[in-house]
Amino acid sequence: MAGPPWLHGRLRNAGFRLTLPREAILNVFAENPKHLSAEEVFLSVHEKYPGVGLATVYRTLDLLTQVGLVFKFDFGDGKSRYELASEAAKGHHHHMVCTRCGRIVDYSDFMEEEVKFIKGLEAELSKKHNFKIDKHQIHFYGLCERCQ
Amino acid sequence: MAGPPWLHGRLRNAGFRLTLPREAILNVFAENPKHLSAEEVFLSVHEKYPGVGLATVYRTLDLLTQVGLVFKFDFGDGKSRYELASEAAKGHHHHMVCTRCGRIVDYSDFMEEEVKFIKGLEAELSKKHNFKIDKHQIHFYGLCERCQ
DNA sequence: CTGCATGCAAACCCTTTGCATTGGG
DNA sequence: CCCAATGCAAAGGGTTTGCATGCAG
Repeated sequence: MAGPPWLHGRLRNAGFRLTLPREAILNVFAENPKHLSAEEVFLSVHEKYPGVGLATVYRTLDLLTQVGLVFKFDFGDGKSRYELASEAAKGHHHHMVCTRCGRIVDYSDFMEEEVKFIKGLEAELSKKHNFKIDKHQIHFYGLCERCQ
Repeated sequence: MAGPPWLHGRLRNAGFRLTLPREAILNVFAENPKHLSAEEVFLSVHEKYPGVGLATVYRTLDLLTQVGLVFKFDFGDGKSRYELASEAAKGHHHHMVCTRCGRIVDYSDFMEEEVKFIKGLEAELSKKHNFKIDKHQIHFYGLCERCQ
């Protein structure tokens, strides 16, 4: 496996080893960069590397989240979702969750105004409540086109 | 138990029975109207009514959520939180979650601008993506005053 | 070589469900 | 009276952990 150099550096710098499961998991995100559940990642990795266990997937997802390579989301359906941080940063977007079928629709419209607004809010809240904010999540819930 | 009349009507109208566990659970929220976990509700109810089981608490919380008497939140720590809808409506607020100690800080500052902004965003997103939005959640994550 | 990382399975935690019993309307 | 609602315990689903083994550095 080639292994993207940015990953190489990022992990090494943080004092972690570059292993096959870790590369495999990152590659899954690179191929399908959208809010994946741990099980989806596991199944995907499993196709090429049946030897990789589910526990390792969880441990790696946690590691990658801590290192900042992926973001972790919780849409309230009982399972966590993960997404490449670089992807999220490149095409910054938020999510709308269908409360009937569970489909997650991304949107990136109005992000400029939204980010501007949220940043301002963050600054004011941080100051007023002495709370060091480092991330936010905005989710909309409702019915998607198909379920209405 | 007295039992608030508004609850009485609300449940009856929806075709549900007014039972002791249901009143007891609503009373817990009335006394402590802040994002409670199912277990916290259970323990609270248990003090006065040891006969009420955890399963009933879950079933009731689900019922109350469906009827619209309480809101359900998920802050990503693995357990759902519930809050009186009337309370939330009266003193509309959002939450900041401490990623170290799990403390949840409410804020109600800037709500007017925030709600206005979000409503506008909802309207545009609904139209553009044909997604019928009926609720949103905005959470900020970071370090609370004590944990910094 | 050294010890971090892994695989496997068991443990965990929160939540849901099956079923006999209770009690509200 | 009848059926919704309950209590209890067992099952379920996602995630974490203990421990012996394996492999990156």
